[in-house]
Amino acid sequence: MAKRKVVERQTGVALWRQIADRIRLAISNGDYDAAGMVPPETVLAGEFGVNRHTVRSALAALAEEGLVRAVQGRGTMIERKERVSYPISRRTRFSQGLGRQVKEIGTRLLGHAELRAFGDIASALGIAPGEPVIELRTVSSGDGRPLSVSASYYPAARFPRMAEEFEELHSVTKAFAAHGLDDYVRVSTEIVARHADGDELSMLKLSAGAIVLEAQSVNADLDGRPVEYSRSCFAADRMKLRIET
Amino acid sequence: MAKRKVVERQTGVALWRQIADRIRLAISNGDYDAAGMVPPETVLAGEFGVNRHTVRSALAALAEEGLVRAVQGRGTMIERKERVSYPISRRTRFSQGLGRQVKEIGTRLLGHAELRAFGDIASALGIAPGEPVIELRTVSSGDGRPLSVSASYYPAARFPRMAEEFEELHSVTKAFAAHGLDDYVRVSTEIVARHADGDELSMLKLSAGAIVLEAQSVNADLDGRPVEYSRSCFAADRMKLRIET
DNA sequence: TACAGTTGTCTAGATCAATAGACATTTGAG
DNA sequence: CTCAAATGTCTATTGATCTAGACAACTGTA
Repeated sequence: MAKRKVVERQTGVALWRQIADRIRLAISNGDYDAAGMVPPETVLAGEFGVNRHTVRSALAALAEEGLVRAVQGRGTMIERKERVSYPISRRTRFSQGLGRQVKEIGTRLLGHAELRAFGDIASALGIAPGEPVIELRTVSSGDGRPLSVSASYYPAARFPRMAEEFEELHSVTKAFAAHGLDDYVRVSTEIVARHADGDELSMLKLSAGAIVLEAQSVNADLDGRPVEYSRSCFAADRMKLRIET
Repeated sequence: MAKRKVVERQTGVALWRQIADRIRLAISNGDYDAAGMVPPETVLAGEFGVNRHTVRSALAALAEEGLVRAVQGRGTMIERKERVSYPISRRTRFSQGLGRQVKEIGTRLLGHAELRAFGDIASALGIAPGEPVIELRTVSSGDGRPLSVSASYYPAARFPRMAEEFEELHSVTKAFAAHGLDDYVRVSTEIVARHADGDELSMLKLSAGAIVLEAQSVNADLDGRPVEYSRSCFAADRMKLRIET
């Protein structure tokens, strides 16, 4: 393993943060599974070509995230390594897909509003600009860790009670059913990756420089009429997306 | 627009880099389309609550990327804003999908090797650990800008001349055809986002702290036997992935 | 031409990030 | 118990980042 791992200087990203990101990745790749612990600080410092204190800053950040735990005299143990896999298919349903990967799933409604659709929202839902839509803002978590924040939009003409039904039923699928829509399918998904903004950092409990996977998706009824447009931001270091075709 | 935009201090990511990322995102969202230019430095400094010099560092980084160009006396103009959209469907073919979005597509073979499959590679291809596979390493670019780097694996027993055929034909689809395989479909794709490592930074010509979208995919013949396993890393600030179901 | 608005440059000081070295403390193995 | 190996803590120094202020240079408009 004596291979020299590259970190770059004077790029606006502190060395300790670059190293923390690399170690986090190595953990989730299973590179350290044999021992169940991270290599000693002096070894890591040698591999990355930095001072031991710099490695310590990186490990302190990972300990803060709850990913590792350092024990004096023994070493730094890995506490948690998995990424939750989120499936995307024609029949994507949030809670079903996570299934056995997390014991307890929570979706919390942050707020809702009725507003007029323009731009992206109107064109994705196939309605005229200015038509009313219902907006739901939610945050979802698995076993207590926040996984995603979403903003979803529904044509108000067809689903007038979306916010109230969701608040009561805690499920988009059931809220649709309450409006007489029994089935729907996903017609498109666009995925980008970017740095999290301030709101996302705090809602997903991320540290600055963290990455989100943003999925913009459209669901439609079986006649092809769009019923939902949503933008979901997943904490990239906790999730992967699985495309099923 | 007087809204205060949050940047966080003491997180290991320099303020100028956080601000550069936010401005890049705003440009690609079209927030500044009306004027075709970025707001004045003093305005940005006010919005982000930092010194004007800090904003200047951010703009200098974006100018380095070729995204903006500052003109003394006038302002800072936007030079480029689009993200290339890469479609993922059952029939994903690299060059077809990019189609009209880029004028000129180049795929360059970085190298090839024959090695024994273990772990991910063996299980994805459904072959016994230790069986030989052909590895192709490629970098693809659109209109001169690198878009992705890939490592692809093919069972050597079935596709022994993969490297040579690809080198000659410059196309995976044609190289398959040369082995008697006329059609194949994508059976699964997994997507993660993470910070680029040193090799990716240099091959994709990114600046440190940049993000890659990594797609791990399996293609199979029409009988369902896997024929290709590949890991592609896309420069996240130049690409989005479009899932078609 | 005059002027407001913008980017470019310079200096100085404060704070953060990284290096270097020394030594303490804890753990597990022999 | 003894020792090697690991993490924890402290001090000091250097370079990068950020702030602050002042002023120069350029552009488009009145």
